[in-house]
Parts: sequence; structure tokens; C-alpha cells
Amino acid sequence: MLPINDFIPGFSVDCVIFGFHAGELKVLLLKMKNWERWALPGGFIEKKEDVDQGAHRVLQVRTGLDQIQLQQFYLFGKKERNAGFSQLLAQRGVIVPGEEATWFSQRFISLAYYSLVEFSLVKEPSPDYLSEAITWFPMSELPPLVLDHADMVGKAIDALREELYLRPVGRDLLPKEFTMPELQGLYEAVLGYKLDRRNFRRKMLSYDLLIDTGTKRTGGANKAPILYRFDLNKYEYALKHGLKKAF
Amino acid sequence: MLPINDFIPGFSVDCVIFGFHAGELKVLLLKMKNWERWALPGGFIEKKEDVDQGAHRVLQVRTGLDQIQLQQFYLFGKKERNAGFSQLLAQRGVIVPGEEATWFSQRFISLAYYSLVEFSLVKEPSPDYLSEAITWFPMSELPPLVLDHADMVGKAIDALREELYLRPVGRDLLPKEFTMPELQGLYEAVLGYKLDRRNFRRKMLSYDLLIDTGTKRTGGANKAPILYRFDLNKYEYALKHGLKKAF
DNA sequence: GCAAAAGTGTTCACGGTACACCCATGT
DNA sequence: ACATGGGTGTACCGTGAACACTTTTGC
Repeated sequence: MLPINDFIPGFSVDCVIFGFHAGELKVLLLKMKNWERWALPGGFIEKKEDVDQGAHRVLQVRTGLDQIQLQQFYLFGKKERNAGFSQLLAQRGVIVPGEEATWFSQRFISLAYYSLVEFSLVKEPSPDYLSEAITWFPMSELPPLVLDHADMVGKAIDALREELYLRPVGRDLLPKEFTMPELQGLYEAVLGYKLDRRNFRRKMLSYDLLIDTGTKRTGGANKAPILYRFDLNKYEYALKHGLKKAF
Repeated sequence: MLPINDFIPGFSVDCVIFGFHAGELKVLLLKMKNWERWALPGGFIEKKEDVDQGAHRVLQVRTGLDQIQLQQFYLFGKKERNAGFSQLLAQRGVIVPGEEATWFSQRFISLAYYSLVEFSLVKEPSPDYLSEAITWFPMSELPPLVLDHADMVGKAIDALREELYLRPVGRDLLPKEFTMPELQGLYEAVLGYKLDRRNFRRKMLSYDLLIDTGTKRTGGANKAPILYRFDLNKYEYALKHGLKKAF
């Protein structure tokens, strides 16, 4: 099963993966085996790898997602946060008594990351030994989660909203090409309220991050919106230096 | 010595404590015993306490600082970050071979916090088993630090600067009563550049966080500046909700 | 009275907000 | 043609940036 002896004991990582689809912000969750509870993709870090690097590995193994930006946002370290969890896993036959149950019954602290990924990047990966399904859930309709994972999602969205104030968002959540209304929908989904169409467009264009591809998206019963893509160099620069100054 | 068995293995916390004095931003450092290197106040977390709670305890024990807001900002988890450190400690007789040396020779990951404290709160505490002195250093003249502690200071100041964009700063760094020029000096010290006196004043007053105490600071060969204090309720509110919206 | 530094005021440009109007597309 | 939703324009206000003048204090 798990190569328990290779892992840093008592330490785990969990990833809040945000996606954007059908005008809604979604979170990627794994279904626990034999249990009507869901969990963030997470796992353990090997003794011989960097923590950040291990987080990428864990995410890749459990969701198939590769080459994803992961952003640390909080270490969850309450003493009782996983008390009793090992028993619950054992009761449901997910783990077997012995070394494995002992491993899970340690006190764990967990470093949480969040990430923005394009919705379509997630293929249905083969379920692993802990999970039997992987699904996007809208932020507004999260199922019951294990442990403090609901807290994690809450703190992650807070962190993402703050990010929005200082840096652009969208490159990793949208397809390469997208329309202005789609980008606005994303901002609205993250912020949780509506924005003025015309002012949003002007403001976004003023950042000088968008390139007009010259093509339009046809198919709707309305004027075909312009397809844009991000100027990746300028986007990177804006990520590093922020969009504006306060003083 | 250390109650090693009570600690979470392989995990530590470190605190970047910022103070403000004589127009400069300073960092609180402890001098290593028998060694021309300095370290951030840090330590280990007990198995029976929350991580955040343990960080407060560590800070209290090593610096005497109590009732301090601590803000997590990054987990330092590079694999080799403390490789060889145990030997260095042993060579200098800070620790003795055996259980203690084994403890320190584990791979450690370290959660870093930053905090803002009023300069005068730090009394010279009795040095502990690892350190022989405790001193404020100006950000611009940091001495050689152990491990990745210089990185920690760097990332902490970055985090603090971002904080300045969204929330007020000053309550914890200044005395109860302070003048507008003093507050401006603090902002300039954090940001690293000068601000316009008149515009700063207007902007700060517009936040509606300051209360005119009615008294002035005399003693300088110039017009006596007004003493202000923060409206603590409004300050708390601003901390929670941020100073402005971007969208 | 003079230097030093604080308090107050004014002007200008730009960005944000709140609108109304026109245009392309599919049915 | 018409409904739908995207693109463009304008007027107003508030904030931020740049800058000049007056006031107070200690020597």
C-alpha cells in the first residue's frame, strides 16, 4: 500500500483546486470509499523531496493534473483536527488495522494550497486506494467534507479574493482564448457579485494584458464577442509586481 | 534540556518580529551561542497544543513577548534546508551528542510567522540555552543569519508590504499615541520610499481610523504635531474587511 | 527673527460609476 | 423583424498627485 516509511510523519498537504465552468466557480473533490463524504486531493510528502515539489506530485497522482501553479495559503494545525479519523477509515475498510491504521491515527498538521486550473484539464482519472470518484462541485453546493476540509475551501476562497485585488486572475482558469463576458463571469463568480459590463471591459483593457485575436465566437443568438488571449509576458509581469499601488 | 519527546518531530516555527524605531523598520534577532550568527526566535511545537498556540508560547519563552498577533506567511520546506545544522550546533557545544543531536539532525520543515510589535515591548530577556543575546537590527543591516532565516525575513517583508495595500498598519508598531509624521515614517520604512506629507495625511484621515487626542507633542524646534490614537473598533473592522475594493 | 517642520488649501488629471445608444447574430 | 447580448461613448464625481502658503515652536 502506502510507502509509509518514506513519508514525513504527521504532515500532509491538501489542495483546493478551483475551476470555472458554466459561469460558476467549482472545486475539485474526491469521493471517499464506502462513505458519503468528499475530500480535497491531498497526501503525504516524502522525506526526500521538497514540500512544494511533493504537493505537485500528490496532485498529479490523485487527479492527473500536472504543471499546475500551487499557492500555499495556510497551515492547518489544530491539535484535534484529525482525531478519530483513522477509526472512521478503518470502520469503512479503507485502511486495515496495523501499521497503516497507526499511521493515520497520528496527529496530522496539513499545509493547504490553492490552485486555479482550466476546467477541461481534469480527465476522469482512475480512482485510487482512498477515493472512488473525482468531481467538480460548485462552490455553492459543496457536499459534506471530511475533517476540516470545508474550512480549507473557505480560507482558500478568501485568499483567492484577495489575490484578485492585487493581481490578474484568469490565465489558468480559462481556455487559451476567451471572450470579455467570460472573463467578467469569472470575476463575478470569484467575487460573488455582479459587475458593470462596460466598466469591467474598460478597466480590464486598461491593464493592457489582453490581446485581440481578431476572431470572434459565433454560435450565440447575439453579436459575436471578440476572442482575446492573455499577453503572457505582461501577465507574468503583473503577477510579480501587482496591478496597482496603494501609496 | 529540551523535552524532545513532547514535540512534533521534524517541525518548527520561526517568527519574524518587526519593530519600528528611529524611523527604521527593525527585526528582532537572537544571537547563537559561541557563534557569530543570528537567528529568528523560533522553536518546536508540542504534540498537545495547536500550532498557532505553540507559536505564541515559543515567542513568549524566547523573547518575553506576550499577547502578540502572529501571522502565518509561508512554510519553508526545502529538503536540505537544515542539512548539516546539527553538526554546526554540536561543534560549538550548543548541543551535546546523543538524543539532542539526533533531534536536530532530522529534516525540519518550518512554518514562518510575522508580527508587528511596539519597539519598547521587548525587554532584555534572559538568554536561553540556544541564544546569548537578543537585539533589534535595522532591516538594512542584518547580520549573518542561520539556515534560511534571511529568506524568511525577505518573504516576511514582502508579505507585510502586501498587507499595507489592503489593511491599515500601525496599531501594533507604534505607541498608543503618535503623530502623523511618525505614522508616515512607518509607512515609508515599510514601503522603502518617501511619500508626500500632505497627501499622506489626507489619505490617512480619510480612512477615519484616527482620533485627535487634543494634545500635541512638544519639544521639537518646530510646530508641535498633533497626537493621534487609533479608533480601535474601526481599526479592527478595517483589518477584517480591508480598506478598499478593487472591483 | 530665523530655521525647521507641521497644518491647511488649490489645481489638475485620471479612474471609477452610472448611465444610453448602436451593432451583430440566430431564430 | 426581433430578441439577445456585445461593442462603444459620455457625463459626473471622487480620489490621487503635484505643489504653495501659513502657522507654530525652539533657539
